[in-house]
Amino acid sequence: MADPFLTKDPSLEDIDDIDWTSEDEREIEDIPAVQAAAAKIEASSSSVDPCSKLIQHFVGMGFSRELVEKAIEQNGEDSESILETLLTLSVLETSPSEQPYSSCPQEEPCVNGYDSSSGYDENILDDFSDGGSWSDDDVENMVSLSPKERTLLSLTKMGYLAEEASMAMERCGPKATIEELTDFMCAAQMARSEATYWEEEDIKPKIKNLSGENGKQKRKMCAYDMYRKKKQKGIFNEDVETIRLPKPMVGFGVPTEICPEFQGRTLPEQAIGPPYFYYENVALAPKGVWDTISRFLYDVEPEFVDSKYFCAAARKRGYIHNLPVENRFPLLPIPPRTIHEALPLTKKWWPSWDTRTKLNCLQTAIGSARLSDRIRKAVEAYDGEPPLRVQKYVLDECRKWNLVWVGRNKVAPLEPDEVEMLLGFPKNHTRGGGISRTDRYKSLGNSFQVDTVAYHLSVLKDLFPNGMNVLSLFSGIGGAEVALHRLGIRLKTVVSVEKSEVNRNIVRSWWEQTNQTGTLIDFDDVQQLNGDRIEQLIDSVGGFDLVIGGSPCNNLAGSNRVSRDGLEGKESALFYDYIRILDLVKCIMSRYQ
DNA sequence: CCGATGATGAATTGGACC
DNA sequence: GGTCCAATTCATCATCGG
Repeated sequence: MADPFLTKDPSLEDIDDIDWTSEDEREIEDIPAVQAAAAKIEASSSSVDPCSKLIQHFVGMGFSRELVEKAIEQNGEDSESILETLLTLSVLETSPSEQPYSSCPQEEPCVNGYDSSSGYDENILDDFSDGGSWSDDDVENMVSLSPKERTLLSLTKMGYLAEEASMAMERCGPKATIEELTDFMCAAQMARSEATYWEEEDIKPKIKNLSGENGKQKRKMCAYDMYRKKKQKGIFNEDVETIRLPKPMVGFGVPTEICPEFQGRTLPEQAIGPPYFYYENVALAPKGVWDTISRFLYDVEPEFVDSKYFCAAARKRGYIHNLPVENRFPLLPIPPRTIHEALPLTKKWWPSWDTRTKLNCLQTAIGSARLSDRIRKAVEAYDGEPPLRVQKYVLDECRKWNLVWVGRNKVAPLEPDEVEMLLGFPKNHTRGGGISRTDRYKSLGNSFQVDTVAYHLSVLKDLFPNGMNVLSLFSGIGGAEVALHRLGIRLKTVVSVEKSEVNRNIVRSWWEQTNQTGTLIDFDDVQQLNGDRIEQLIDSVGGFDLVIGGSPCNNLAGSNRVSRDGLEGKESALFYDYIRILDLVKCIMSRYQ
């Protein structure tokens, strides 16, 4: 057990001590704080006029107040056209010495002249370390600000958006240096930049001087150009860009349904491996979330699949991956796909007026005993069929809580082992090892549906006949590992990151029970996977073949009444660690070619 | 402290209809 | 277009008993 990776790096101690909770609360207030600070510096005004909010909005994005006012004057209050004008004006007017980055729409600052093959963290920083990017006037004003505000202001002055800078500070912790913060945002930008070359000759001379002096021929298109191109093509006009869910939700095809008219897909050049990657999250996320996820994952189109085509329970999920999609095959045996087949004992008690054949999504909590009892009493009050009103009440509750009929007039929630079976895990996968029943439901509810994921991963079997090295992020109870194992793919090395100790124990004991010939290395925290650590891992195992994971959906899921905050939510923001790590792996792997 | 329990809606989408 | 209705949803939190 002398595994070098299990020893804790002392330099990480500080990170563990951070109080994330209090930081999270503060973050919300920081954005207006920066906006106000920026406004204070750019000009003094009485913020009473109706445009002030609009002005602050754009000032917060890094545009000067003068420019914003000019743009509003020209366009009225239509923020879309204001933005366009601002982008045009800022490109035309910005002098390179003052603002090396130009501000871009949405949260996309541009990095010109950045080449992903030229290493990860050296070249950007040099442009700023001299501190000469802003005037003395501003520095004077900054004295009155808190250290955090000062950092944020510095970053926005560099051309980063307040939102992005704030997120970086959240992710990197309050002790992070400017260098670390720009590093983090650099990773994000790499994910977003596209491998498109200059095509529009007319812009070229105007933006050329923004690109720095290291004269790369191949140059990433900055977001401004993407914006212009899309606008020209007319794709960008409305919110046409928002991703829609397919109907039926079968992605690029499922084994059980006839899925006509699919002619393969072409991946964006940036997305092509190595490594292969596979990302998962809930399909029904708040508006715009999947657009953002897709944009960060090289603009790969999500594959939305409902697991009701694989098992007896629905599970609507989006998957973004760069795997081949031809010649997939399902796990055998094909699992039962109706409630009666999956839970034969319920058939005897199932009333004819309950027309369900599939269960709804298996979640993290189950229905209460009191509810089951209320339903029993409601149904018991009648001989034969209850009136329609009662039927509707009972059915609504049964659907909401996934209750099944287990006796005369008796409904009950699913047992943990039934959930395991429905999700494609071996029976008792989550049982024992000190985990409570409640936590079993929770861990299972947060997991993959194994058959669905395995179907997508099945193409790897022929590609890696000798086995694979897998980096599994947010592993949970090991859905990815179980899927690969059941496909008969040898797991050479699995590096697994999972915060929950009981989950890690579940995967560990599954690993030991399934006669694995490879090595399982697990980590507690994604923060431990920094560039050095990943490089070290890649060195020792010989590179990762697959980076797989589904980041937390807490703040995206519809069941969350309390904190459905979107991708920037406390847990769901860990998505940015997924892309950070994927980018690092991609970067390091490209050097090994 | 741990584990179980029950109360707590909104966001989003799609379809029917006007 | 708009408006209503129906269906669905990898959850969080305070509380209580052991």
